[in-house]
Amino acid sequence: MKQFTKHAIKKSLKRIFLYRACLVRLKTMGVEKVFSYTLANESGVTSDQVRKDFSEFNIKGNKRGGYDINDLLERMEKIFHRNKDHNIVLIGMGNMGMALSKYNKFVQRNMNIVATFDIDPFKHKIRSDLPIYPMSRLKEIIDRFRVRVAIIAVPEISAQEVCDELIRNGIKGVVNFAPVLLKAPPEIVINNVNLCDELESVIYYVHQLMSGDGLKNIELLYRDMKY
Amino acid sequence: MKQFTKHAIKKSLKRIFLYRACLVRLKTMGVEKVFSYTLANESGVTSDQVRKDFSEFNIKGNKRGGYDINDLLERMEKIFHRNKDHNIVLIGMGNMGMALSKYNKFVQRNMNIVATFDIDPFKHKIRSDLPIYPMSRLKEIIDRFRVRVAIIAVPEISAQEVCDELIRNGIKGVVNFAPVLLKAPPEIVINNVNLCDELESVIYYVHQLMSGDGLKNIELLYRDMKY
DNA sequence: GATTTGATGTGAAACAATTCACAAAACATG
DNA sequence: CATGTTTTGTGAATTGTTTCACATCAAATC
Repeated sequence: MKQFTKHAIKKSLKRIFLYRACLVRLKTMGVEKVFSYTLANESGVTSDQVRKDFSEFNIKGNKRGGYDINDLLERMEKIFHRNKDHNIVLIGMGNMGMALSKYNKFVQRNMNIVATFDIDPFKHKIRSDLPIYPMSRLKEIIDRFRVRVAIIAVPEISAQEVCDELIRNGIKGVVNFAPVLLKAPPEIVINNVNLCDELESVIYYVHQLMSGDGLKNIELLYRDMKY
Repeated sequence: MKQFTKHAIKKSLKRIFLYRACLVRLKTMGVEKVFSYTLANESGVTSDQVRKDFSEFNIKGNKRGGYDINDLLERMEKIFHRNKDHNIVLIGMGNMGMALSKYNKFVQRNMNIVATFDIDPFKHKIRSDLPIYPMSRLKEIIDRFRVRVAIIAVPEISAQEVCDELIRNGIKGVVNFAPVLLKAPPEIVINNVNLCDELESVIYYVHQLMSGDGLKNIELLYRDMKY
């Protein structure tokens, strides 16, 4: 059987996120330039890898002089389209939705949750700083704020239904915190974040390491098992 | 420079999570057996891939008969050590920590948050169903409940410090929700979940798809960009 | 300004993951 | 019970990713 899709998220792109996180930290520490091996050390990859990744995204440094952190960050802003503001809607104001609506790092990175939605918009109104709308006003808000990306934090039973509704109203990308795999047309970007799986995979590797018999599979782990 | 580590989380293992999610759903729909291509269709990979993955984990089916869903799920339980109970501690009872402490899916998968910790254990006591302890009682609780895995949901400024403290007290695996890359010895399993990155990567791909110029990199996306 | 040094950038080589292709097994059918 | 059909399981081929190795350049030093 022929696979429907090509190319999931590229590993090199995931590492660009990693590099940026390190660069931001180095910058706050007053560092102004890095060498490929500095960044490599910080992020737990090889210096070759850093240079290859940069080369893929056409990021150039100075021979012998390394890379200027401000240049790098600016370049990465462009890669991630962070020069613009991004309006986001959040569906589901249960425990997780409420926590996400108060997560101030989104704003710091130009991602603004402009509105939240819930089937029962009055339930938590007091505890929320953001407006909570009923689902019936979805289209209106999405159009007004030109929203293209949504966060789903509803119970698993209604996640697919909500997702379909979002797509009908023009949403192109979804981060889904409900523990179900969403189905959507291929032109829609879906990122399922499954908290149980994240925890379970840690338990899996801890067992492997402690029992020792699985070492053929892992040998050594870095500070983030995803890289 | 030689890289410090070999082998991050295996892609095949990540797909096993995916298969299980699909199998659970199929089971609730009354399905009892699957063929490699059934499961492939459900999970958006190829049937070859499914069989290769099963082969890697020594999962056998019946020639012509496909796979029995109950068998498969049982086999996967063993892979993930889900036959046993796992005691977890949660550090940080801010918005995110509070939401995680109320997330009932963990319990359904035999992962029990036995205690939570906060520098200010009285702050939210009323709203929490779980005991909130001061950090000074970390060792006592970890030892009593034989905890090996922790969830970090503290502000980024204290995340590394908390992580070090956890490792000193016997924790072997960490899921970290603070937006920093944690450093830890190689024998410790760390899974950094960065909410901003999850959202940003969706924005990135939505832009790629809409502008069309990046299609050389992605072509088509499935329902989850991670696979 | 010639020479040494230390870094980048990138083809080539090695390694890993995926897809292909088909033998082997199990069931159905006549 | 022989034959045809369907599906698994897995080596072989292909494709993708990482590592190696070194030419190239820019600065530092003599």
